Amino acid sequence: MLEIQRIRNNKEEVIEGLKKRHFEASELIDLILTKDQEWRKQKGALEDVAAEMNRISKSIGELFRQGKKDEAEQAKAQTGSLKDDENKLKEQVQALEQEINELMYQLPNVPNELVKPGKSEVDNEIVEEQGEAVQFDGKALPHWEIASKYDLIDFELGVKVTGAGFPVYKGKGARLQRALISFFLDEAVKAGYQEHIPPLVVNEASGFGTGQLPDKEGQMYYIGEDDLYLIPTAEVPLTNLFRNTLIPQEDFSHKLCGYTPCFRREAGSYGKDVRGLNRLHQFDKVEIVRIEHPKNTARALDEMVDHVKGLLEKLGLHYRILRLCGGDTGFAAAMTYDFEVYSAAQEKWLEVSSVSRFDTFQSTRLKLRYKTAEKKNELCHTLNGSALALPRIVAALLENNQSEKGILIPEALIPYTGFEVID
RNA sequence: GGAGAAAUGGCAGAGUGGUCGAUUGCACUGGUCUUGAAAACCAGCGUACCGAGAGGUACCGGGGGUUCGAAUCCCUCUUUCUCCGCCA
Repeated sequence: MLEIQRIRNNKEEVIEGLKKRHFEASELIDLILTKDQEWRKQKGALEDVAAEMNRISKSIGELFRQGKKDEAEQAKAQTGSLKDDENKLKEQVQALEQEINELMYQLPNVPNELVKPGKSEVDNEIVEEQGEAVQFDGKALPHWEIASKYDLIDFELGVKVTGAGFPVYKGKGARLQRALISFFLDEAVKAGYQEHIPPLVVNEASGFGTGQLPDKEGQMYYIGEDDLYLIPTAEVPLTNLFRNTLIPQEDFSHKLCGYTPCFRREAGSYGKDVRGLNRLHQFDKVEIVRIEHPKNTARALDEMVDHVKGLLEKLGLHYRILRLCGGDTGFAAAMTYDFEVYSAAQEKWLEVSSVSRFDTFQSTRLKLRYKTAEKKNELCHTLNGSALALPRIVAALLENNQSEKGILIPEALIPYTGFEVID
């Protein structure tokens, strides 16, 4: 959520910034500011009445103490209409607050100055490309055929047990998953991120804190009986560890990581894109999260990008980095870098990581602040990124590393898999 | 799942209808004293919103109610603790 203060003071900057998303905000913002002005007026009136009520109440107490019962009763009588006014104003103020909030929720984050305008993924900038496409003599098999050939992943069994999008990993396929998780976690810990095992189910307040609610309600699995949500990413529980937190000093940097399964309903997806591991309802991911002083955010984002690059290079994957254009940048993010690996058999790029800075968009909702040297409370910045999401990494590894001898495991992963080849 | 107890400021812990936004202790910050430190003493020390400011309003686990007035009474939810049951 944007800060109302920012909209009051820098209305034009917000409107201009949101244009990069092709989001026309001026009408919405004018409406918000009108309601805000009305709110301030009513709120002031309400507080005046409340102050008057408080004053009378105190005097009644004083009169009773002095034994002046009659005068006290008289004073009581005059509060009646004041109380009506108070209740009426309170209703109006609350209604306005709700209206303003609902309007505020519709405003996405303002893109960073580096973000280029654009409508969709076709406008994303490729900022870097490393490695080159693997060449095959014959035809390369897609990963779902490899998975079945070596009995690594069983999609049909998953359908039987649960439904489409819930694969069952078996044998070396399961071991490869576990190896990747351990590898990613070890690398994150080496880079200074503290490992966490968070809950996989969160409450409504947490979903709201990181911005999944109310914007993307339909994306999450909802457990109605207990009013809880299955996490779509570890970002939600990890960032919410810091909900309602005041960090007592100005000099801080919290770096955390965690492996979790992620659950996404992916309502409306179908077709070729969902084949095999390309899009799942349940998948594994190691996430890195940072809570930073605003002055360190740019550097933190660069460090996270470098970390993900390091992982992909150790796995020997051909990858590229995109800076998303305004229109493709997620609702809550100010800037996002996507990482894509090249899938040799499918002959397309697969997104395997998304690294974003949110600035104060999440911390406003989270009430996550730090204390400045001048004893002021200021909002922290939050960032997060996948490091990495497993399924498409597995897809790329299987497809790119296929050979006559079988699937060759990258050097860096062998200590974790315990085998060098899948055959 | 059943029975009981509890939830107050960074922590501890008072407060059971009327100057209580909240006694006190510890911690913390500044000052005096000291060669320095400790001790002692003095002062300060929650958050949010509105306001140019003076100041005002709200907040004693969350929500609702009673009352002129609620930390205090009532309802409800949540969490924690103790006992019983069940269980990886």
